[in-house]
Amino acid sequence: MNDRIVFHIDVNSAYLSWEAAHNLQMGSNIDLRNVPSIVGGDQEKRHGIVLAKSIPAKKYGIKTGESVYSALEKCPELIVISPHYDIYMKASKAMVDFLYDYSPLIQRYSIDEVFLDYTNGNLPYMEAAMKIKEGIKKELGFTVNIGIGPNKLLAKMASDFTKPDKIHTLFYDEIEKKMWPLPVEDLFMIGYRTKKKLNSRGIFTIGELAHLDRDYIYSWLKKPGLLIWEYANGIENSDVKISKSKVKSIGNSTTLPFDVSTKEEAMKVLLGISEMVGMRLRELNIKAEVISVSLKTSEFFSYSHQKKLNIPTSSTNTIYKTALALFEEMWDNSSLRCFSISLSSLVYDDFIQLSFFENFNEKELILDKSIDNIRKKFGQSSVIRSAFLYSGIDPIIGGVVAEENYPMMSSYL
DNA sequence: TCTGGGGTCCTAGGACCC
DNA sequence: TCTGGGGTCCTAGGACCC
Repeated sequence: MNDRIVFHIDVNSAYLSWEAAHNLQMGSNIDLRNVPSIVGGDQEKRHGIVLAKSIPAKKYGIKTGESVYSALEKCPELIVISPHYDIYMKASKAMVDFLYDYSPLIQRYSIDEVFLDYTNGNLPYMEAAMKIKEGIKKELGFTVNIGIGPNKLLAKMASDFTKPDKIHTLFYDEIEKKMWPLPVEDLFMIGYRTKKKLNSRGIFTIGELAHLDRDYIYSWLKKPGLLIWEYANGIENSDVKISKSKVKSIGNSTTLPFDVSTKEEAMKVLLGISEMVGMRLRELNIKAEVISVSLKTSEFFSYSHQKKLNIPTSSTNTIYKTALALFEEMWDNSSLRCFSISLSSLVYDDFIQLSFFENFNEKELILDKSIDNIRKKFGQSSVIRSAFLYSGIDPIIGGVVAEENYPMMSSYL
């Protein structure tokens, strides 16, 4: 394996930093980063979770993902800001543009994380990292952590060490000292469940995981076990992917402000989501073969059903009808807080087999596309189905903040 | 727990085939 | 039928990431 120099650039408290930088630019005289503050969803709409927190807020024990309610209990004077995704997209794009001055080999891993291959860079890597960090701070107004390592995994682990505004390295000869003493849940890909499993067998640090027998971990936790064992040993060799890979699934979901307990309401929600996923599919010239509906009850129990179609589709009507059938098949009359429709086994249009049904499908596609165009021109609410009037349910449901084709998130490197 | 939304990958079991 | 062993496809659910 030839060694590389990989940077992982991670925006510190991204949403919050970007709100802070934006507010300062707009003339505000307080910097949200210096006071207890969070970016969080609307509690009234039951979207109230913490999306990002300032360092002063962190000192109160506030964690990303917890409810805004409990965050306020920990710190009553907490400032709560609603998210503005358009600002985040712009900030993210500005950062990526800035980074291209340092290397063409850039992988946008999420809205606030970038991998950059600096193996063939002009400057010594430390100097380059310093220039990137200071340049982003000066030109864009927010801070980043940069992790440097011989592969993506180690770079990513390094960027997480101490924050904010720091550069860390994690090369192979530093693993023992810098990574092995950390609690096992700090390792990428070890979440709540796996931590519990490992702890139950006396494994508490990354080092302890690294020293397990390879066959033992494989027979116990199968493929995911092998993956974390390799990560614990610093083994990872995926490329910094410069071209975006084809999306594998498209889905939208919504948590409603109220519980849904009638079929009539459920039908509207499903239709609203079908409109959105269908539109996104057609926008990308994709069809889907598998349609999946999942429901979450007011007690937070989730279940799902899916169906493989005989013919791939991008028709809102077909998606809706299938989703409704799946819903009827599985709904046990429990009251529901969250609905989701996801489309997978995607077929890119050039590969679709011609069939007898082609013409039949084509008519619907033309109708759907013309509605899409009107909505694009005159706004999403320019064409809505009458069923939604006064229903309290949005005619088009889904939180995609398009503008540009958004980078896929993946739990894999 | 007053707990969002958008993704990827993996596993296990059943159906069906030879 | 008290019935073997593989392979593939489909479905439901679970784990993780940001």
